[in-house]
Amino acid sequence: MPDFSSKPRVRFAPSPTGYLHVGGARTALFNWLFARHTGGVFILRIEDTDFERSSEEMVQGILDGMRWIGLDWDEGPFFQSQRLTQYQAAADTLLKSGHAYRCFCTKEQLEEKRRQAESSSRPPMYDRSCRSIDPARAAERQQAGEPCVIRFAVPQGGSTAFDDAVFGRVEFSNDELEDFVLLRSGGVPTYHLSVVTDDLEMRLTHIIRGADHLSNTPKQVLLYNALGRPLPIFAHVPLILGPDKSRLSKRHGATSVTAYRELGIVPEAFRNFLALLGWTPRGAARQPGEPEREIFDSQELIDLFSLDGIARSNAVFDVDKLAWFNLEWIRRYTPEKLLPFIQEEWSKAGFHPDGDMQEIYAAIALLQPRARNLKDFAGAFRAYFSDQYEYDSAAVAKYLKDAVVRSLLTELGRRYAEQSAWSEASSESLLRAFAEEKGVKAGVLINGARVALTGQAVAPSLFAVMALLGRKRVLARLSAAEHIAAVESMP
RNA sequence: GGCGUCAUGGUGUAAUUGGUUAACACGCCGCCCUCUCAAGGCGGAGAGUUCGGGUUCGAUCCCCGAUGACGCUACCA
Repeated sequence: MPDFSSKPRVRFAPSPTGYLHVGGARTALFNWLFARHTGGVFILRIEDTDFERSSEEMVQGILDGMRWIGLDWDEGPFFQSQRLTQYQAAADTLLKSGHAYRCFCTKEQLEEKRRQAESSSRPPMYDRSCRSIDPARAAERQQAGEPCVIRFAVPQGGSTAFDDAVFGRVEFSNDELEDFVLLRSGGVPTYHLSVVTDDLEMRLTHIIRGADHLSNTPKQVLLYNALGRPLPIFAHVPLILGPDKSRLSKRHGATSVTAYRELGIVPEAFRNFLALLGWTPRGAARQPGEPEREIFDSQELIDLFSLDGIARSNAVFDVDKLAWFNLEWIRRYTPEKLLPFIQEEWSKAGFHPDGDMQEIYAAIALLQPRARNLKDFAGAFRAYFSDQYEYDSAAVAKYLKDAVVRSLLTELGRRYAEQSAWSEASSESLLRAFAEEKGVKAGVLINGARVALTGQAVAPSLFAVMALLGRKRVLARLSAAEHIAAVESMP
């Protein structure tokens, strides 16, 4: 056992071969929640030993993604590419202790061996031929410049087991494990070597990572044993799947967290959704029929998080549920907190509001309860922030098709102009009286006015909208009402 | 192919860990509210817990087998 008298230490160790994807974001989140819950340390480590596929741009993308969902780290980021000598040293001690050996087989030879093994329906494992080379002789060959890799000498027979905090006891027969490569011929470590050396050196107490590593863990356990070091606690988190239950990938659409940011999702919603994917708060005993709580802010998640609430089966990423979390969170934000996100959408859409801050906040507050997505503010909600808006053709077709209604609206505008009072109540009573006078249903004028004022068939209560827009705008937009169909029909 | 893991409505999860009409949320449908649409309220459809055996008075829960999905099986991580 590692030294548990000190604080728990966990890490997120992405490899910068792509953007931060939702699966990675969730393991990062779980590690972070665990660290914050236990008062431990959250370390960020970049596993960039695959030089061909790693890039600085991806590193930045990952950091941005983490910041977006509100994850901060206490140590790092450390880069494995800058720690090569440590891994070489580790390989060296393994070599010296007889737990590893030099292998001179070329890639071509290995491929050939694999081919032969497969054709004779033997498992395609390395045949360990270099294991029998005398170590002194092998060292001489390497000295002489012959390229070689360092392989781990997996014990023959027996089995390797560990206790996973999520999956329970997991046991693998050693004969299933091949003598895996620790150090490549270029002196660059392989995943197993670098993770174990780093996890050891960074004094990690818990390894919380994707379940895709479950089958790799025995190899790492073997390394801990060979190094004579205690095992950390492993906790493997089930994977996130696409709607067709295959592993989430590009063809399922958005898979990086930045993609969801661009889709108009608010970070709290994404974090909340992710946290509940494969994890449920424990201990909160619920009576049958009693609703389950699902909306949690960051602090609540931290308070509730524990490893034993993690599920064992893979979860499907449900975009509809995410959309629901999004609308729930958008209405929970204060207008002040929401504004920067909205501004981001506005600038992406090249839209410029023309009201002052006071008016903008008032409009946001009015619109929040009906927003499902940040994009709404730069789309359907434009009329609340500027005179630069368009009429939705379906809305016009539905409520302003009748020229009589359109001219009535313009006439209504004149009535409003004659009236000095300007409030929700007075606007409503004037409209209703006007409708009665003209012998039309108030609803017809209300619906028509809504389209004239907002361009949309869907909006908050009409009179609240009027109060928000202000007398001047309402009069202008109503007076333009009689021309709307003409405007609409223009190309 | 070998090895491993998992399996509750369409989706995410519950079920005091062998005893409930199998619960909640999202989604879907209907009604109410109403100036529209959301939200909200009310109600509904949807699983008998992958299948087959066993243990037991009794299995979602324990055991065995099958199936399926996923993962690992690289000088990727």
